[in-house]
Amino acid sequence: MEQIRRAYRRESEETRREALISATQSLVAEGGPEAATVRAIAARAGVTPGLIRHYFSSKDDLTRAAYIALIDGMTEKGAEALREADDRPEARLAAFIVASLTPPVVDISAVVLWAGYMHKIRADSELRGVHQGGYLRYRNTLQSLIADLPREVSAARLRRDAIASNAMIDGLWLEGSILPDGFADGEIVATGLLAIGTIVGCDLLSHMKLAKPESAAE
Amino acid sequence: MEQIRRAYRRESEETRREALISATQSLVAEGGPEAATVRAIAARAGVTPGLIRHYFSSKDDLTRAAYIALIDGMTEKGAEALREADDRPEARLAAFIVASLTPPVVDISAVVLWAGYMHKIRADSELRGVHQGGYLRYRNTLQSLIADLPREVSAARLRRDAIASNAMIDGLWLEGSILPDGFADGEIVATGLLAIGTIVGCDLLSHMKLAKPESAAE
DNA sequence: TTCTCAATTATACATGCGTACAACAACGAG
DNA sequence: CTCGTTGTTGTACGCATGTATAATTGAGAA
Repeated sequence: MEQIRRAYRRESEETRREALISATQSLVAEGGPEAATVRAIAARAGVTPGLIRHYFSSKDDLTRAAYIALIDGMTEKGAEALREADDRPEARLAAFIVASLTPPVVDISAVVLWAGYMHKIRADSELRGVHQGGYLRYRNTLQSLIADLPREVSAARLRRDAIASNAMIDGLWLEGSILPDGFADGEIVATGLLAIGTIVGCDLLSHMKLAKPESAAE
Repeated sequence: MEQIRRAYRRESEETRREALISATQSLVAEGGPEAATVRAIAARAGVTPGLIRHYFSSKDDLTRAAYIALIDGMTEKGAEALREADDRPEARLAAFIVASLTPPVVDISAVVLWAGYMHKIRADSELRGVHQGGYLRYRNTLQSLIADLPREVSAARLRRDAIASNAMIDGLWLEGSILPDGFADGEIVATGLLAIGTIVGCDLLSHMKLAKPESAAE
């Protein structure tokens, strides 16, 4: 009997690493950390299990890369929204909040993926650093957006407002993702804009632009 | 060679179930879901692995029981604080918030434990029901506390304030637990009281009582 | 075309997992 | 004191996991 080997193509290191990281993330998002086995990851990435160890020194190494990619992606989402926003301070803050409180950020898979790495943040000091860096970067962006608002406040008040606004976004992100049926359309976004607006003393709701222009085409 | 069996004591069903659930929770809290194997759980509970299947039909059954116990415990913490609080509305709301934003609720192990069950909430409809029930119970408590405040607002505003306050507590719970070194002592609690106070239009900070009377003895 | 090298596959291995079940012994009933 | 119930132990089984490594083969270099 003939031993036939499966055909394959050689790909660049970048392509393969991205495919493996993406496969890991989607598996964790769908079935939790235990679903992301080397065999399942390889199958989803379209390669055989052995290849993982050619690009990552261990499964743990791949896991770490996948977490770093997740944090980078989440950070990027808000920055993207800011680039497209106009230059009125209220509108910029509102756009940032809207981007953080609508899909694909608000999504049960995103929360499951994020939660799946939770215990590794505690055990692995490098991942803890990545988490902390991502959190502080996000909060600092938020703080500078708040600082640009037309009002005069102390540094302590500014810090407090940024922490509170960040917490409000995180909490609404969780609840809106995990319990999507519990809220009316747009209720999460509206609640976030209203609450953060109250905290920082500005009307953000009227500065809200529709997040997805293409949704008007329905 | 003699085959010696390890000595043991017979215990009540309740004792054993509680021990196994508690062992499961602490293992998940420390090392994530993958650390909670039947062998590890049995060892921590002081029994042999076989006994698990005598009290739970499967490991999944035990996992489910552990999650339900977690949700019940978290719900209970706030109710306990309310029983000890005095009867001024602002003080009651403040006490509830303080209890939710101080240890042992704010704790990295609690977050890791909670996050460890995240993906099961999605896959298991019974657990989803438990989660939803726990969340709504908590938010309704919060809403009735807010409703008792000396102010007149619409039902829609009341609901919105409750959702926002809940999100604020959740977000601060996460951040204070995961990044304890990032905040000064009491900063999380003070931020929560101040922000929720602003949202509902009351001064909660001045109604705050020290959470732990025994901490004054240091 | 032929050669060369490393990207990729395929196979094997030790370990740990959840489960099943028969044997044992603690302890209350009589 | 003896017996019977059943809580508890110990062992075994099949399977999946992460890892190691030899064998192949795609694709650019000469």
